Order: sequence, then structure tokens, then C-alpha cells
Amino acid sequence: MLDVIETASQHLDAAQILRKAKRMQADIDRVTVYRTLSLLKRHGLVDELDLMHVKGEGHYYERRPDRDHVHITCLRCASVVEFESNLLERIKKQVGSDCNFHVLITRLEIGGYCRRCRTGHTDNSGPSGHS
Amino acid sequence: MLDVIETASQHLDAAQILRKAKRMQADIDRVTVYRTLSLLKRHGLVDELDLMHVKGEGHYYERRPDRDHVHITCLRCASVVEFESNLLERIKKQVGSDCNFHVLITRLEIGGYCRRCRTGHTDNSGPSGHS
DNA sequence: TTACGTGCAAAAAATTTGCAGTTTC
DNA sequence: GAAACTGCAAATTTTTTGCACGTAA
Repeated sequence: MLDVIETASQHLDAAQILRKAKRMQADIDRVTVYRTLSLLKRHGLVDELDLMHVKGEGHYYERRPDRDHVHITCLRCASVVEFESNLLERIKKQVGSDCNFHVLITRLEIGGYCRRCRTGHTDNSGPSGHS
Repeated sequence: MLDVIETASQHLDAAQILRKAKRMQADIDRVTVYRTLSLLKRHGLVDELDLMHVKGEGHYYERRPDRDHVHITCLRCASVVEFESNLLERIKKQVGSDCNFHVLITRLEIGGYCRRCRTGHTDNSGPSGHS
């Protein structure tokens, strides 16, 4: 199942992972997905996101990256961009020393409007749907 | 209801907000809480957090602060500390210019172990339960 | 009367639990 | 045979929707 998450081009939620996993092993159950997911989470192999809930209250998963990155979600078209920043590493260090806290997981999610959604086309039927 | 969230000493989830709100107005419904919450979210008056899900899959709410802050959650004792960092402001600016993105909401959550949970007492029965 | 906010009942969605059958060591 | 993994059914939790009613503009 890690495979499914790893090879995905975007962030998937539990239901999507289930659907994809079923394509490789038709009789896999929703429960197994949840159980595996919680296992992978506990072991730090996947991270859980909610992408500002632009698509509902579910959660999304991604393979844990080597370097943390920011998830930038457009509140209008729901597109997600990942962005690496050394400032994020610096915040982690800062929290570690200033708060005497041993940082393990970092999640920075930013919501707002992407360029496309700000420039022009106020309608939703714009061409070339940019995922 | 904003009142309930504002005067709370900690972050509350929908169920807790409902319970508190009921103390002021006994016949308030769960649905009203959700509806109000989504209204307040849309208008940027409250922020939604999940505090690394240390306490389950629910969501927590807080009055939107003037300055964004980091939520630092201990994965063992589930205590939450808020921390302000100018680096966070800098990341927002960086995302704005580097990604051509209009930042509206920022959420940085960090999980790990607090000092108390690292130093000594490996048991859960430690004295002076620090929330 | 139109628009809005609310309670209530019910639905839908997301996640967890109990249990029994298999496989693995 | 104990431990780990899984499917299936069912339960729980969280959130949303439809509808009817009361209030205020």
C-alpha cells in the first residue's frame, strides 16, 4: 500500500487509496487501508494532511519526504503546490531550542489564492483545468 | 458562540463547544454549532486545527489571532504550546513572492516530545498532570 | 413576504471495533 | 499454538442536508 501512496501523482485520501489498492488486489478492505495507514503514520512513513479542507473534512496522505515542505492550497481551485523553504528548517531549530521541544513532525499548510484564480477568469469553466 | 471559543483556555473541538454552548443556551443544537463554525471559518474569525490528531481525528478551533503562531503538540502527553516566530511571517512573505500566491491562512503544527516527557518519568502517572 | 437563523430528524461520510478465519513462525 | 494480518459486519464518531417553524426587516 505504501506503493500506492508513493506512486501517486497527488495527495490521496483514504477512499482514493482504497480504490487504487483494489486495482492491485481486488479484495482489499477499507478497514485494512485504515489499519495500514495508521501503522505507517505511527512509524513515520507517511504524513497526514488536510489541505485546508478545501475538499471536505477528510485527510490526505503522502510519503514522508526527506525534507519537510509547505503545502500551499488554493481555496478556490483546490490546487496544491509543494514548496521547500530553508526557513522551515530554521523554525524547527528555533522551536527545538526556544521551547525545549524535540521536534519530530512538522506540518505547514497555507491557504489562499493562486495566481490563476486571481487573474481574470472569475468563472469556474476556465479552459485547461489546472488540477 | 464566538464567545465560547474566545473564553476557552484551551482549544476545543465541536463536541466541547456544543457542551459549553449548552450551558449558556440549553437548547442549542449540534447542527447550529457546525453551521456557525463553518460561518466563522469562512469569515476568518476562527481557525481550525487538528493538533497532530493526538486526541483522535477531530478538529479544534481557536479565535483567529492577530499574528499567526505555531502549535506545538506533545505526542505523548498531548499538551499544546503556542509559539510565535517571526520566521513564520517570513515564510508567508516568501511563499507570496516565490509562488505568486496570495496567502490568507497559515497553519503550522509541530509534533514531538516536550521536555517533561523526555526527562525521566516514563510512566503516565506522573504528578502534577500538566494538561 | 422574504430572508435568515434554528431545532429536529435523518442521511452521509469517515473511522474504529469485534470477531472469525488464515497464514507465519 | 501464539502472534500477526485480513475480510466482513457492525458500531461509533463526525459532519452535512432537508424540512418546517419562528422571528425580524
